[in-house]
Amino acid sequence: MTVEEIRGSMGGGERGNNYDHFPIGMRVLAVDDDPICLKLLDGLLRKCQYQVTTTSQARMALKMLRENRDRFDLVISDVHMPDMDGFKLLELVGLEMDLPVIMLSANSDTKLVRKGIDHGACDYLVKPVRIEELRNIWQHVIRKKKVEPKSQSKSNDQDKAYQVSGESGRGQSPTGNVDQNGKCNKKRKDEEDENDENGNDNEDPTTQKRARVVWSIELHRKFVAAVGQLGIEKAVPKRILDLMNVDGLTRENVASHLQKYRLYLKRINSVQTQQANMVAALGGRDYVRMGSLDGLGDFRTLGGSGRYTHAALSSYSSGGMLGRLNSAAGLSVRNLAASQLLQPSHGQNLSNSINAFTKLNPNIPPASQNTSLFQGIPASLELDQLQQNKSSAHIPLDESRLLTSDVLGCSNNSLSNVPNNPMLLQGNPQQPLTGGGFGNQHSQNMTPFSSDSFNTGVNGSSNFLEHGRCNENWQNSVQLSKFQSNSFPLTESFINSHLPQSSVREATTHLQNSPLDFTSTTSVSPPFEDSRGEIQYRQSMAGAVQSMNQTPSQAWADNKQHYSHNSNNTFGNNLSSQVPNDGSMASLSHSMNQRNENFGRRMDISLIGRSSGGSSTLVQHTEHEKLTPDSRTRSNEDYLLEPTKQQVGFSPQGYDSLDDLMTAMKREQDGGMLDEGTIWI
DNA sequence: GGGTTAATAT
DNA sequence: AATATTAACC
Repeated sequence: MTVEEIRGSMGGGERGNNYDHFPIGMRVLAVDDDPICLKLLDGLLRKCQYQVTTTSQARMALKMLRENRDRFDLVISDVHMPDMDGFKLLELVGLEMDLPVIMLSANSDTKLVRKGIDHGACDYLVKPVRIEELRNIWQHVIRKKKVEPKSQSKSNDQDKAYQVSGESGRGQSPTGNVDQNGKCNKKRKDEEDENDENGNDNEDPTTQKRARVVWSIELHRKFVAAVGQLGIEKAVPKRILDLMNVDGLTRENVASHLQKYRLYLKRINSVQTQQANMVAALGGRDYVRMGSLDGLGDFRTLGGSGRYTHAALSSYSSGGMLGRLNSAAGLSVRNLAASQLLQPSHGQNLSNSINAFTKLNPNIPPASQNTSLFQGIPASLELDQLQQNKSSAHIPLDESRLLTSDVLGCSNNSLSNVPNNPMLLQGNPQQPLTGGGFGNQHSQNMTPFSSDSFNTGVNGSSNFLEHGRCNENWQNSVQLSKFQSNSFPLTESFINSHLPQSSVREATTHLQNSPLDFTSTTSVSPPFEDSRGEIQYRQSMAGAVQSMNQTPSQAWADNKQHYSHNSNNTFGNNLSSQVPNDGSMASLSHSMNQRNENFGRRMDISLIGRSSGGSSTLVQHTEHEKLTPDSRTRSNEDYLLEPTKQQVGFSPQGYDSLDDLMTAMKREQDGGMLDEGTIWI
C-alpha cells in the first residue's frame, strides 16, 4: 500500500515537489582536479541551493562515497583527472553505490560523451557549465531512485537517502555485460499494482497474489545496509523498509527476513568463538582479501560455477547456506574444533602453508574451499559490508585492498555503515568443517602468521590505500593489539575479562596511548602467544566494539557461499592466496618475506605448540572457569571460551553463552546496548 | 499500530 | 527441507 502510494505519487509527477523542498539541499559531491573549475562549479551548485561538497581528487571522492554512501545524492565529476579517470570513478560509483553521476568535461567530443553515458553517467555536461544546467540535475536523483520514500527527512541526520548499493545485478551474469544500464534491473518486485504487470519476467506472474518476495542478493544487501544504518538495535521492520526503499516490499516481508537474519546472526555469534576470533583477527585482512576475491568470484559466478549452482543467483542461496552452515557445520565444527584444538596437530599443512607463504605464491585458487573456511567468512563479511565490490566484476586490487582495509581498520567508516563484526561474522563453523586438525591448526597457525601479515598490512596498507581514512582505525587496532600483547600474556588476557574491557574501551575511545609498534610485536618471537592473545582480543574487542554500535550484517550471503565451499582448502592455499595479495604491496610483501623465515620457524613451533598450547590454555581457562564460575569473569570469556557447558572438552565457541547473550540482548533490546557492552566488554 | 515469535503454507 | 507468509501475542 504505502509503497505503491509512494510510487504512484512519484510516478505521477516526477517533479521533486513531492519531497518537501527536495531539490533544495540536495547533497552533491563535486569532483574536479582543477581548483578553479571546482570553485566555479561549487559556486554554481550552491546557487542552486544544493548542499555541496567538493574535492579535487577522484580517489578522495570515492573514499567519501564509500565511507558513507548515504551522504550524497548525486556526484558531478570532471572527466579528466590525474589521480583517477573520471570514467573510472563513474564506473565505481555506479557499481558501488548506484548514485547518479554527471560527467563534466570541456571536451564535447561525441565519443567522449558516449563513453560517459556508456559508463553509466546520467548526464554529460560540457564546460563551461551553465547554472541552468545545474538547476535541473536533481532530476537525475529522482530518476535514479525511481521512488522515494515518503518522508525522507523524517529521520534526523541523514535522510534515508537513496543509498542502496548498486542494485544492479549486472555483475552476476556471466555473459558479461557489465556496463551500465541506467538502472537496475534487479528484480524488484514490481511496480504497479494490480493490473499492470510489469514486463519483468520473473515472478510475479500474476498480479493478484503477490509473488513471494525473493530475497535476492541485492535485496539482501539493501536489507543489510539498512540494518547497518539503523544499528541492529533500532533495526525494526518498518525502518528497515523505509531505508531499503524497495517498492513492493512490505513491512511483513522485511519482518520475516529480519527474523531470519536475526537467527542467522545469532548463530554466527555463537559459532564465532575464539577460533573465529583468532582467525578473524589475524587473518582478517588476509582473509578478507581472499574472501573478497574468492567470495566475490563465487558470488558472482554463482550461477556460472558449479558450486553454487543450486544457490542460484536468486537468492537466498545465502540463506540456505547459512542454515546449513549454522546448523550442521556449526555444531559439528564446534565439536571437532574442540577436540582438535586439544590435539596437537601436525605441522605438515602448516609447513606447507608456510612454505607457500614464504614463496609468496601468487596463485590463489579461487575455488579453494578452505579458503573460505578461514577467510571466507570474514572476507565475505567484509565484502558484503563493503558491498561495493560485489557488483563490479573486476575489482582492482586497490579496491580489494581498500575493502580489506576498511574492514579491518576502518571500523569507523565502513563499520558504521555496515555493521559487521568481524567476530560475529566470522564463520568459525567453516573451519571445523575442514577437517581434522586442519581447521584448528590453521586458525592457530594462521594467527601468528596473520598477525604478522596483519601488522605488515597495516603498515603497508596505510601507504597503499589511497584512502587515508583507514589510518586512524588501523592505528587503533594496531595499538590495541600492541597494547594487549604487551600488557598481558594471552592467558591472562583470557582469564581476565577485565583486560579486554579496558583495552576495548580504549580502543573504542581511540586510545592513542600506545604507540604502535607492531614491529616489535611481530618481530619478537617470544610474544607469540601474546600476540596471539592480542589478536584474539583485538578481534573480540573489535567485534565487541563494532557490535555495540552496529550489527553484523552482511555476512549472510557471503557466508553462505563460503559455507558451501568450505570444504577443503588447504592451509597452503590460503596462504598462497593471501600472499599474493600482500605481494601486491611491494613494501608489504617485502617485509613479509623478510619475516617469513622467522615466521616459518615460529610458525611451526607456534603452530604445534600453539595449537595445542593455545588450546590447552584455553581449556585450562575454561576449566578454571568452571571451577570458579565467576559471573564477572565470565563476560568475555564466556563468549570466547566458555563453551564448557556442553561442549566437548573445550569448544571454543561458547555457543550457548553466545546464544544466551544474544537472547539476552534481544530481550533487552533497548537496554541491550548497555548489556551488550557489558557483556562483551 | 508495530514488533516479535510461532505456526503454517509453499 | 528451506523459506516466505500468516497468525498470534505482547
